Amino acid sequence: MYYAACMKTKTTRGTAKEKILKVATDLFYHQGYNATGIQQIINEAGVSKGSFYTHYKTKNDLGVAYMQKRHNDEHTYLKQTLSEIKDPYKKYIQFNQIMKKWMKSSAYRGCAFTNMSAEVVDGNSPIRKEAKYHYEAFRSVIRDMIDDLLKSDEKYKDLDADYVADQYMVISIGALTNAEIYQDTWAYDHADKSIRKLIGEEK
Amino acid sequence: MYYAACMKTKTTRGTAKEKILKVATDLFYHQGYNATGIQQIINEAGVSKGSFYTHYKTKNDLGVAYMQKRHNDEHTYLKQTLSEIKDPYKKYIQFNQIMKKWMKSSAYRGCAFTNMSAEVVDGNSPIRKEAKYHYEAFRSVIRDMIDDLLKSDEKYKDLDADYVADQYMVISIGALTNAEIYQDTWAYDHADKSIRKLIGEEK
DNA sequence: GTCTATATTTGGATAGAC
DNA sequence: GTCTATCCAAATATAGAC
Repeated sequence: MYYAACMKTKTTRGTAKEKILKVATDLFYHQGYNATGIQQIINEAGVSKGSFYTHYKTKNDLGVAYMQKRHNDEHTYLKQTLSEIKDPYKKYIQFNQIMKKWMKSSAYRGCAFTNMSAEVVDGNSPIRKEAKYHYEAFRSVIRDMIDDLLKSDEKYKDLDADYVADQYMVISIGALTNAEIYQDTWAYDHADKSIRKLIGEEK
Repeated sequence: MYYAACMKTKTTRGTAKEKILKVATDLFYHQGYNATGIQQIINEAGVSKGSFYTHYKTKNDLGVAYMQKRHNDEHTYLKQTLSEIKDPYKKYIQFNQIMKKWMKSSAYRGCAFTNMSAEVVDGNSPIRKEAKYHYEAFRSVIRDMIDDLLKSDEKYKDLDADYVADQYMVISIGALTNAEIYQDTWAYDHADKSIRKLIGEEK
């Protein structure tokens, strides 16, 4: 059993289906998908095996639901947090710091969708399609943020929003992956310098 | 069974231990660590279970050996390929293209060490330590390459080799991770622009 | 919908003959 | 060192009572 620290509290509120998904989301992320069995999920959710299979036809179905829940939770959190920063330039710089904080608070377990993709090799499977969908949404959040920045000042007129956005995304994912490997945030601090270079600063 | 396409040829040469490691290296990478059982490994290697456990005390030991073999193979390939490019600037630009080609030829399965880290959550485990070791070696290859570049021309005199190297690494890992998710190389093409910005080009 | 009990396969690992 | 046979726990999933 890998995941001792978070086993203390069994979920008690919500319907059986909700409890299962909540527990599974936690376990799949922190312990891995293949390393987490149905037995452990129902134990911690406090439901029976029969009840589990009433709500989820297969473990794979639960895996898809997990991806969707992670996407909704992360996307909502990110949009909400960003919306609190009004100044486009501040937002551009702060985005990387938000990701850094979030990674730290997630115990450096990295990206749920990348981790899942490492375990589910079929790129056309429903799970992998959810992962791609999440990445597209993430990309879109960055793109919107950069659109606002480039419109905010004449000095950015020669920059291409699509290019800058995709480069920002590559850097952000790179920092995230490095953080998971090193269990450290140094990559985010280097990313700070890189994203400034993207818009012509720190030559 | 996820991995039908590569099951055609059973390994026949080498000692039992070598055959096991060769097959396992292939399966762990393309199919995943937890998704690959001992049974499949010994079937494809053409050895018995008893023989397997003579050479590897546990599956985890084989996982560590897998990490070490992947590291040696990748490191050797990268050093060799880079050594064929004499001009420091060409090398700096080509490095990213080498990674792109390699990722394409690996069917976009991404980084063996990141994938493994997604499955083995204990950051202090022997497997994770091998992953970190590999990343440090990769970082060092990039650092050497950039050292040569910065020494090659006066115009780079204001750049800090460590900073540029780490930023290059973040971008390279980011492109790799994106390639795995998207099963596509677009991120490498955007990385090309970013790494030029790191050394003051493409302002 | 939820439960207990069970089916079935596969997992990693060992014992002992040759 | 290599093999066959076996052990035991855990995996996913189902049947049927309440």
